[in-house]
Amino acid sequence: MMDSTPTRSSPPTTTIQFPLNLHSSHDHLDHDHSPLHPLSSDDNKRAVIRETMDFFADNKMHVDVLKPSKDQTDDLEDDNSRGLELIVNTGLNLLTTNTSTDQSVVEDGMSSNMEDKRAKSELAVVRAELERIKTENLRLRDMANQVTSNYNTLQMHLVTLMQGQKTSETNEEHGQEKTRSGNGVVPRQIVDLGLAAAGGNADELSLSSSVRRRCDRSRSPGNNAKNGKNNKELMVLDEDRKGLDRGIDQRGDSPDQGSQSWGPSKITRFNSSKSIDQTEATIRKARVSIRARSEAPLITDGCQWRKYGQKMAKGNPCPRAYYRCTMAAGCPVRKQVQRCAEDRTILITTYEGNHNHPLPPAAVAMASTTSSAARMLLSGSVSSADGLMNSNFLTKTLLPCSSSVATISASAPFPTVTLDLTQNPSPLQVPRQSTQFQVPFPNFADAPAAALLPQIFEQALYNQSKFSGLQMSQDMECNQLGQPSQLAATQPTSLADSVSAATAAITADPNFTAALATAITSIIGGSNPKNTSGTNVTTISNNGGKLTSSNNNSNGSNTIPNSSIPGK
DNA sequence: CGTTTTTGACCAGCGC
DNA sequence: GCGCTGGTCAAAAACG
Repeated sequence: MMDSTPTRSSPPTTTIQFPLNLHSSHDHLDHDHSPLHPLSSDDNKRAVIRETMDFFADNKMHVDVLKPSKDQTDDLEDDNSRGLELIVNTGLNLLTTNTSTDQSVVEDGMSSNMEDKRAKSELAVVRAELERIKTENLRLRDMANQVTSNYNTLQMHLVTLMQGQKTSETNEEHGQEKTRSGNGVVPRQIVDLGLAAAGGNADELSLSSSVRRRCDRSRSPGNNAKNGKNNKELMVLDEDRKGLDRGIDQRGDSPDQGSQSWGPSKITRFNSSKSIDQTEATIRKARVSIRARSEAPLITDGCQWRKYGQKMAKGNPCPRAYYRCTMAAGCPVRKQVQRCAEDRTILITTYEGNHNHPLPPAAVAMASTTSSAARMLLSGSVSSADGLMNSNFLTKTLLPCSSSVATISASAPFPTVTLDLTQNPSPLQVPRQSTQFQVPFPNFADAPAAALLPQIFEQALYNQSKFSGLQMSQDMECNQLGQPSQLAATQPTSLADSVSAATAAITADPNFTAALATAITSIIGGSNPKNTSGTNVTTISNNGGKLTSSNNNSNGSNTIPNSSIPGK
């Protein structure tokens, strides 16, 4: 637990990239006294307090040092800044004053009393003023937060737009999931936009989940016969969702494909608008699994989560906890948290769905990561027969430089990207993969996940673009953006820069998704005849990486009492 | 007192 | 059809 405290050797990039969202990124920790945590809840609390204290310290630095210099236009503020100095030195000054006057007390107690009272009242005034400044500072911070959030959202939208556009074009080329911008057929990027962050379908999702659940339950069982599970997912309009999930099956080129992975294969009767939701549902169903070495009960992703269930999963003595996002009513995002059976210091967090509400920067980062990962994964699966994705190829394409890190599973029931962040890159790894990036993965507990993942994944995205043959020479690019471990180790801002550069590269290169999709399609079309079995987790580790399937558990399904949860 | 967590029960999908 | 499993619900308990 101590690992999660920022006081330890957290990567400098954390602070640099997300300087404003630290509060929000830790808010939820207060609720995270999960039994999954290998340590006691007391330990959790202690650590939480420690983190908070650190942030307060940070705040103080801003308030006491920065603020006065910012508000020099106001005379009052100037007084305040002096007052701040007074505050800082108050103890000493008063002591000094008192000490000096203490000598006079002997001579005249009354006058020193008056002086003391005057000083105290002055102090009170200064303190009040300081409070006011702090409040104002907080307000300004919130504003800055908001601006940053909006910026990130827009950036995401831009990237998403580029990807979605090109993916749509590619899909048209291959005659699959044709989308037209006219005719009421909305291009996929629009769907993606809605998914990305800003709540494009927020109105649909504004229903509280409980209300929706009641609706689901009140529906006749017959209607739910094949879709009950999907109805439970509380995504969008339930009727559309039924179509979605069935429609997904239609897209498969071969009828037998996906019948197990995605549910029963039936003839679709859905119009084009439903095919939009279909894509949306596919993206929502896609999962991004993150393996992180952390003793914290949850990785810090900037969102607030509410635990709604816990179960024992087969093959793992550690329980699996189910969380849903509580930052907005009806937010469909869920996550599962489970410790690795083999190594209980490894926390496996699986995200599913996209937020339907604005997010704080840290959460935007995570959401961006997961949704990008999901979209990337699905850009392959959607444009191909379901479950027919050549995982190995895609993985190498997607994350060529993090071969010990990434796993892509097109397995049933949900396609899953697994990012393995548990293996610290040893310096030896870099030369061994001279033409690849080695994404730096410091101990995950050392930094908020939200600060790391976007870097990881965006870098992976950049790799993808690079390896799609759409960028410059690999080696040249690697030299430009690569050496991340070095960057992370020695240059706090360089990694952030590289991330920005990666983002810029993606943004600037609208062709990479198309090329990727084309490549995937060609690969898929040419080989890999069957891949519909339950699990198809492709491990591409070249250093004995341990990789996971998102659905590898089957054990007693009973929930277990808190006390029986094995610790670390 | 409102919110969150716990936990037994329930449901659906799937394999046999 | 039955049992297993994953996922979710919701009442009760715990928490702040």
